Amino acid sequence: MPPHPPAVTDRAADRMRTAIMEGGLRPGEQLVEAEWTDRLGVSRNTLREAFRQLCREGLAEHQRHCGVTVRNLSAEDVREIFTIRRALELSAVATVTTPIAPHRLDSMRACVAAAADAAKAQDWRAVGSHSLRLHGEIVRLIGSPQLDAFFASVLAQLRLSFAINPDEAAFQAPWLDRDAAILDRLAETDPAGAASALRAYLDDSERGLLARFPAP
Amino acid sequence: MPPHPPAVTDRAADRMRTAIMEGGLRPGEQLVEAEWTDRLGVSRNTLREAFRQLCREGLAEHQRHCGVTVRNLSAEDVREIFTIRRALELSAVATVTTPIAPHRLDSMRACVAAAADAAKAQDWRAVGSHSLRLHGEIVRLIGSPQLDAFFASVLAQLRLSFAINPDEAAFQAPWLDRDAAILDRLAETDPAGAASALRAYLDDSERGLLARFPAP
DNA sequence: GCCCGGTGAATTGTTCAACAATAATTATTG
DNA sequence: CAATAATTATTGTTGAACAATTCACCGGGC
Repeated sequence: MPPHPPAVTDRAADRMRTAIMEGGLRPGEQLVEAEWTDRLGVSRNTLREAFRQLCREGLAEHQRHCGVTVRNLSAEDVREIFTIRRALELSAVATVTTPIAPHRLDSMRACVAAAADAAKAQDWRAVGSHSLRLHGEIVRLIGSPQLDAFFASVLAQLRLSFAINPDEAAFQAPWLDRDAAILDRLAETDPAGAASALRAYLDDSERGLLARFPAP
Repeated sequence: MPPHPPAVTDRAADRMRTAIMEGGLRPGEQLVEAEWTDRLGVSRNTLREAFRQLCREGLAEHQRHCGVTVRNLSAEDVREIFTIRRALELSAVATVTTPIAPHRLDSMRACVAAAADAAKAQDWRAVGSHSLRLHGEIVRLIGSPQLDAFFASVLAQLRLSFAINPDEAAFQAPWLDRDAAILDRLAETDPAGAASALRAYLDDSERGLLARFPAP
């Protein structure tokens, strides 16, 4: 039997999280307590705890007496996300001095394959998600669950910034091949090659995302 | 005027955090809600939120229907902490390609000086805290507040493991000089030298901490 | 017309009390 | 003594209440 039925507060947080990710909520939009207690059918205390979870994950922001709003990333925030990505993903790649465990490679290849399928189906949102999942797998090479959890929340924030722009198609397509290339280098136990490909990838990706913000 | 009086829940979390850190609570000890609502004079809801904060920081653990306990680190946990330290601190050191900003250097030197003072005063707990503060400053070189917050919680977990052993004197003393040496290399903008010194430092420190656990 | 302060509604912060669900403990039975 | 049933303690969740704060609205003075 399952260890425990999932907690009510977790289910509430899940539903709000997907609501944010699916784009039903705009960045900066306020999350009013009364509204969501009705919609989710949970008590205010439980809901507030769910809010706190979202804030902890960087998907929402809280200001005392002013409530919770969907996080609205600034250019500075995007830069920080990529600073973190560079630090962690490059660290991870550097640890690949011996061949990667087969099951790890399989997980990574599955991400790329899923992204390719989604691209064929023109589901660009899914493409982005699967690509980010691959990069989560890369960080897993470091071998720390705590780091994985932290990085997952960082990637979730990045996905949030995807939601801003409408033309995801043009944005997502070119990156697929580069993901695959990085993975190939990793499979060949070529950390230096993977690192340089990854660094270029991150630089370009950051540039592309920052271009959408009004010039400073 | 100050932006806001601090939230009740934060003050409660603070008091419990120091209680844990000062060693008043042993690892594995259970934190009963009723007991702490009395001691802190806050409501159960507020207290539960404070509990969750501690869990998020890795200072406590939560199991559904079984309450919250003070985190009890295993050898595996210590290994993970050092895995994270290696990834982040070495990443940080690698970013030092241009001279470090003077105020940053000042903060770091202040940590070493404070640790030295504490050593003179035989306050070994303080020595450990200041040394860890230095390593927190190192990670700040990366330039990400989110990463800083995450790393701070990792260091707090490590401090928790210090609380286990009684003879902190023998443990803390030798590391002071090595901290200073690493800082010198950083001040000279010598990332490679700092990296190798830091790597050796972390390896030795991890070994020393793991030695206290029963052999596998 | 526009700035200014005050009034009141709406929202959030915190507490309290109750009940349900689960785990731990004790009592009971064979 | 072992296994099981009943009891108790603790946590999970809810609902309502009240305080504190923000915000929008409104009227008066310049």
